[in-house]
Amino acid sequence: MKVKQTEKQYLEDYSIHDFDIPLTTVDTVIFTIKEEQLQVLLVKRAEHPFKYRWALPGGFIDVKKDKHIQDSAKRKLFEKTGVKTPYLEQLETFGGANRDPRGWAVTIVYLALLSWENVSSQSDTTSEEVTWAPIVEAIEGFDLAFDHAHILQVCRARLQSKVLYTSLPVNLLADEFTLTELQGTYELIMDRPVEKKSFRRRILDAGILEETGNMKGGNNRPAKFYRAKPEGEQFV
Amino acid sequence: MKVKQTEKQYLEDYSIHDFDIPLTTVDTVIFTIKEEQLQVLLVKRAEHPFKYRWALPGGFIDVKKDKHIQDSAKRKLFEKTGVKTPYLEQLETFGGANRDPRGWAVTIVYLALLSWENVSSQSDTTSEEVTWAPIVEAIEGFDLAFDHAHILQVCRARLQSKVLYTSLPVNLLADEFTLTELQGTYELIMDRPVEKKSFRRRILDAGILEETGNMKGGNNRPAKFYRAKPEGEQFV
DNA sequence: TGTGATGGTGTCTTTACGCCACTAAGATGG
DNA sequence: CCATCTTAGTGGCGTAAAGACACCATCACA
Repeated sequence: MKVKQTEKQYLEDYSIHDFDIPLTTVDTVIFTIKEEQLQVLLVKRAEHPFKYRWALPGGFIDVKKDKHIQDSAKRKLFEKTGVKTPYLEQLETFGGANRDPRGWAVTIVYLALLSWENVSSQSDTTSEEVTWAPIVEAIEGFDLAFDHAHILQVCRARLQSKVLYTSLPVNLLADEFTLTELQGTYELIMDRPVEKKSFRRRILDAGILEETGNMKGGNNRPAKFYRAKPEGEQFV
Repeated sequence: MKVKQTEKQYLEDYSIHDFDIPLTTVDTVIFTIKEEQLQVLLVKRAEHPFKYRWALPGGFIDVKKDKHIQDSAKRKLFEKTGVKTPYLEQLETFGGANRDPRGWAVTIVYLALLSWENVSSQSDTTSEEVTWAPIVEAIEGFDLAFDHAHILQVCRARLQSKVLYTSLPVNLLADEFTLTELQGTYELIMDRPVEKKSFRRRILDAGILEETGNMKGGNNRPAKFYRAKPEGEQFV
């Protein structure tokens, strides 16, 4: 499999492994906020099919190493970003006869949110094979492999529908953040402005944040730093 | 595989087919309203593993017949209920090393809602192998195969969290229904009373229903019949 | 000390929903 | 013909949450 071959040759060889059961893989959509944009991690495929095309990071389930599906997602995510404990939820499972030239394929897609601080410290992004791309650009401008552009669209819609009723975006920020910064991430996800007063009321009344006691300095009025309350204290 | 064998023998034979890739199946949670209860369809397993135990209807993806994952769910559903066009949405995918004695197994679970009228006409429920059970009973009293009791719990929670903001329960009723009947299905799903006026305001303001012009007769004041507006007209 | 910029609040309006009493329309039985 | 029972459906008030938007607070810096 490592020898140089054309895509045609590759697919012919592959049929040897066709046991009339679907290929099952796990892909992960990894979001972060970088340069004030909502960005998603893409990897350049080294092998057929879709060789040299950009795609979501993912791979086969390792039945030896992985105890649960999530472990497969976490494994890939750690390889690419160095992050061990991201926010991770299952998005949806896509499958069909025509989404992979190798044959009937299923992919279980996870959605991860992590802060750029955690990534940049030990990441792999210097490699040629990995890049971050703003979500819209990834969908429209990268001609992604498989049905990954479609998956990103579904993922974006899911984020937008969930975000207003949860504290989910705190996972995109550093441990300490100001309310203005948090509002900014909501606006990046929703792709529209959010009313300041309503936002602050809702977030603070929800009791999911606590003040750290620190202030963010700058060239104008300092802002309070907040952090997410630990699970379990959120209803105190 | 059809010869009589113990579970131990069966599992030993099965390892022949172990190619270090997960087993991938599709299961479907099929709900209907029967005898004024929210009930779910169960089938008695004819083969190992979990022979003779009740389980969710499901099976392997047929890479010849099925073009998309949903087709597998629809196929099983048609076999068991005779219904061809149910409300069908993906619930979640469960997978891990320990949920199936045959080895690493993944199941993509779908959630279907259908009206008892459509089922009873051409169903298979006379067979010994199929039964309907009230949701709570199915979870607590049937000692279901695999992790199916857990799946049902997740399914129930999903229904309850989605139901208030959607017109989803109309799929459990006949084509024509009264607001009181619809309120009843909400109450069955939520397992608590729903306030009449608020309910009617919310449903009617949402613009998802239209009057059929017919009335339901009886021994007291007749009630207007409604039906779900066709998709696309819902925002007119 | 004033100005620009950002953080943060006061308060009025709008909207949605819980609540609960009320009216409406049929059958039934004297 | 009328009282009564039962279910369908409405009126209207109080409250909670969210939008709108003007306003105040606090910093650096000139």
